[in-house]
This record gives sequence, structure tokens and C-alpha cells, in this order.
Amino acid sequence: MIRVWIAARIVDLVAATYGVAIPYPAIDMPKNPEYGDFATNVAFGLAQQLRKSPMAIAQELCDTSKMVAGVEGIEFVPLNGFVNLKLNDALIWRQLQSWNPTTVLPVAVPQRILLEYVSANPTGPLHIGHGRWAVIGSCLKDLLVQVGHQVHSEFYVNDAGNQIGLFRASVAAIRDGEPVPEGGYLGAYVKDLVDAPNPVEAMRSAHESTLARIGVVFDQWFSEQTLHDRGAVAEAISVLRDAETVYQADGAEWFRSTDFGDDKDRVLTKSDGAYTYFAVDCAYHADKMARAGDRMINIWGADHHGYVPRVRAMVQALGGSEWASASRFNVIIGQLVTLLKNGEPIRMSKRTGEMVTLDEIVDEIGSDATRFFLAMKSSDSSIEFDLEVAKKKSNENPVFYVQYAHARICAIYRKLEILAPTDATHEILNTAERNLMMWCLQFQDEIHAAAENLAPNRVVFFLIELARLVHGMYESSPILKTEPALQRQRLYILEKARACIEAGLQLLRISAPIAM
RNA sequence: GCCCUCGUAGCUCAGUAGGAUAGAGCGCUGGAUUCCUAAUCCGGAGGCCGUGGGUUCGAAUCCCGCCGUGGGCACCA
Repeated sequence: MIRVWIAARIVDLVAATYGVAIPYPAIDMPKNPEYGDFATNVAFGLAQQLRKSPMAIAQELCDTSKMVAGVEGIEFVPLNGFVNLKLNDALIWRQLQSWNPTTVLPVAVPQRILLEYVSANPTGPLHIGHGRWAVIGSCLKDLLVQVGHQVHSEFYVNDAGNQIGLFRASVAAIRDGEPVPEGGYLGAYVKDLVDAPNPVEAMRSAHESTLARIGVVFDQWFSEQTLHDRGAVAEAISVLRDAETVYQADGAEWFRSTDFGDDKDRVLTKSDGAYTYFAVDCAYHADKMARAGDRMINIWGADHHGYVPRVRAMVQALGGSEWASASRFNVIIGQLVTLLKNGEPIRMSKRTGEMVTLDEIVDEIGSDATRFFLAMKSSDSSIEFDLEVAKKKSNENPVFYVQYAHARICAIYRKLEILAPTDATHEILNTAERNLMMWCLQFQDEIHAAAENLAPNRVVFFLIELARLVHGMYESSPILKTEPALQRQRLYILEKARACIEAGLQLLRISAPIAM
């Protein structure tokens, strides 16, 4: 949390200089290394309030810094209104000595969070798209837990309704040698289910096994059927009715979701008396809000994004307006994945069974590469997943780049036949050593940013950059043929970096091999 | 038609609580191996950040229009 630490020093400095209290300012890493290690733009924000130019304020802050306690080892340099900060080697070294990548300060307000993801229908095997939500969801869970939240992860099993009836009928038809019903399921996997006592449960169980192969395990598999069984749907509708958000029209019962920003009202009970999928979802979300406590996060595919406004409406009607806030309810809409083979997109259809399953992909390229590729892209852009690239063991495939950095460090210990040093003193630090240390120290800041923005891909990019710095130091700063004190210094830095890579990969549930 | 998403190097993508000269990998190109795994490193070329306005001391980032991509617009699930 070095950036938080720096920000706190700046807050103190501003208070000491002008007697004003400010919130934690942004701490940037300047692109130009001549500007120092960190920079802050507080002077711009204070300019209006203090009726002074940013340049003058930056200058004054830097002047005052010499008289303030707690900033020893930091050189303050004003430039163009920015305050640039340069940390001396001793300070960085002290920071590193007390730094441990697995220790992360908890957030100020920990939440109880219910995270729902994947929730694929149990009518066919999982594909790469489900894999993407599975990976992002599982990374998100670990991230949120890492910063102090309590997270319950859940897979919603749509084991009731028309599609399930059609699916069961399709399996039965194939078993009995009869034609599959109109709009039914024809895929090869359907044949494999004819002997299953319960094809739906067999399919769900297959999902569980597939997900376990890529390290995705749910705290709960929530059955839609149980909502029907205990009358939860009728209960949810009556809550909406009591809130006077329900009316009758055309023989059906409607939820006035337009009162909550949706663009049209939605049917709850059809004119034939059956509940809609949406009505069942009302029951599910009511149940989730009761269990979640503080916050709900749903991860859905792009084909559901039109569904979001009505769910937001329903959540507010059932749970109260506080559930409209982004700190209580998030829907992450993940864009689609196009699978490429030899540069050509593969078309998929679940109904006819023309598809490459997630299992087949994991068979081919393994869990580590699958997870890394799916985690590295931000969830709101559609991506291409190239099977050939994912199989390559080169720089084109960044998972090996990161793992190799870890393995290389381990190889040095083997060569020297020693264990990693637990402490060391330092002499002068070269640029490669210094940059690597500075990057490691920001690991926790990055974890917090990734958790806050629900963006696990930030961790992946942090690790790629970390690996780059390790490889850079490896090339420029020899160890075996170096005098003992410097050797120990370098080993100490590399061990911190190794632990950081290990911690980062663990967060992504990717292995950190000691040899490759 | 309406709503949502995205548009950054030739390709695949980072970077968006506004910051100082916009980044990486691949591809192209020039180098590095008496030395810890070359699965690596160092250098070069390559950009009006879709487009036109606006807000601001400052915009890839925020707001509006337009163009383009993908998705959604059921008493389906």
C-alpha cells in the first residue's frame, strides 16, 4: 500500500502547510522517470480554494516538506504545478523489508457480498463463453476476499421451466428412437444422457466437474426448482403487490417496472396462469438480497444486457431504493468470446450441438493458459480466443512469460544450493533493482484498485509488467559471479519479486512453477 | 426504429475517480549467448486515441451529436 502511505503523507503536508484537510489525493507514477517515483496534482485542486497558482502552491509544499515529520527519505520537487516525489534508496529498502505480498490491508467498510456467475442452463455442455465468466467470477471472488469482504459464490441452476421440459423430452425421444420434438436438443451429448436417471442433474454435475478442472468451485448451487417448491414466487409477487407495483391487464398480471426506469412493464403471471421466467427471477433476487446482506454482484453474458433494467427495477421494488446504488448491486455484462482456430472463427450452436466445449479447450491447452487468457481481457470488450496462440510457448503467450520469471528465480536457488535470504542489507541500487522493488511495493494498491473496479484483468497486467522487470534485472544484474554482499542484496530483491508473482498467480488460481 | 456495449499502432489488447512526451505483445527491422534456462534481453520504424462540437488551466478518459461494430427490444428461458 505504498501509494496509500504516500497519499497520507501528502494529506499531512497540506494540513501542516495550509491548515486545510483534504481527501486522499491521487498518486501517479509519472511516465517520465526524470520526474521521480511518484507525483501528485494536489496543487491544482487547491489553487481555487487558496487563490494561488498551482505553481506557487507546489513550491510552498515542497519548501514546507523539509520541516514536516514523517517524510524523511522523500525528496519533493515542484514542476509545472505538480509535486514530484523521489524516494531515496534507504526508504525503499525499509519499505521492502516490512513488505509481504500476501498481507493486504482490509477496506474501510467490509461487505457481505453474494456473487452469482456462470449460471448456465443445464441443457448442454459449457463453452468458452461460460469459461470466461467462470474465470472472471472466481478471480473476482478471491480479489474481494483478499481486501476483506465476505463473499458467497453461487451458480443459479435453471432446472425448471419450458426449456428443461423440452430437454427432458429430447433425451427421452432419442432413447426411445423417436423424432426429437420441434425446437428440441439434437447435440451428440444428448445421446450420452439417455441412460442417466436424471439428465438435468447429470448435466449440472458435468458443469461442476468441468468448472473444477479450471479451479472454479462454488459455495452453492442454487436450484430454481426449490423456489417453486416452497412457494417463493407467489411470495415475491405478493411483496410487489403490497408495494402497489402490480396491476392486471389483458388477462395477465404485470409489474410496473416503468416506475423504476425500465422502458416497459413486465408480465409476472401469464394469462394461462403460469409464472414468467422474470417472476421466478423476482423470487430468486428477493432470496439473494435476504442472504447477501450488503451487496449483490451478477455476472451475465452480453445476450442478457437488455434484461438488466427490469432486474434493477425489481430489486428496488423488492429490496428498497438503496439497492439502486452501485455499492449495493452490480451487474457485470461480459461481452462475447469468438473462438479462433487457425485464424478462422468457429461457429457454435448449442441446440444442434455444433460446438467446441470448454472441456475440449482445457484438454488442449490446460487450465493455466485458459485462465490467464480469459482473465487478462477486461470483461466489457468482446474478445478473440485463439487456440493456436494459447498453445504456444513463447512471448506471444504471456502466461509462460510470467511463469518463466518465477521459475528462473527458483533456478538460481537450485544452482547456488541455498534457500532464499530472509533479510539483507543494501548498497547502491541499480535502475533494474530499484524499478523492480518499486513495482512490487505497489502490488497491494493494485489489488485494491482491481477489487474496487471489479476488474481482475488489472492483476494480470500487473504481473506481466512484474515479469518484465524480473527478466530485465535477470539480464542486467548477474548473481552467481557477484561478490557475496551484492549477491545477497539481489537475491533478497528477487525473492520478494518471486513471492509477489506467486501471490498474484495464486489470486488468479494459476500455478507458479519452480522449474519449466 | 428504440435501448445498451464497444471503436486506441498492420494485428490482439492495456491505459478512463481528467494530468506533464499515449503503452505492451505479435508482426516488420537491427543487435546481445566465454555469464544464473535465449521460453530471455536491448534498440528502431509504426498513432489527428472513429468523427464533429462542448466543459476544463489540462480530455484517449467527462457531456452532446454523427458514423461504424456487436448485442437486446416476448404473456421465451
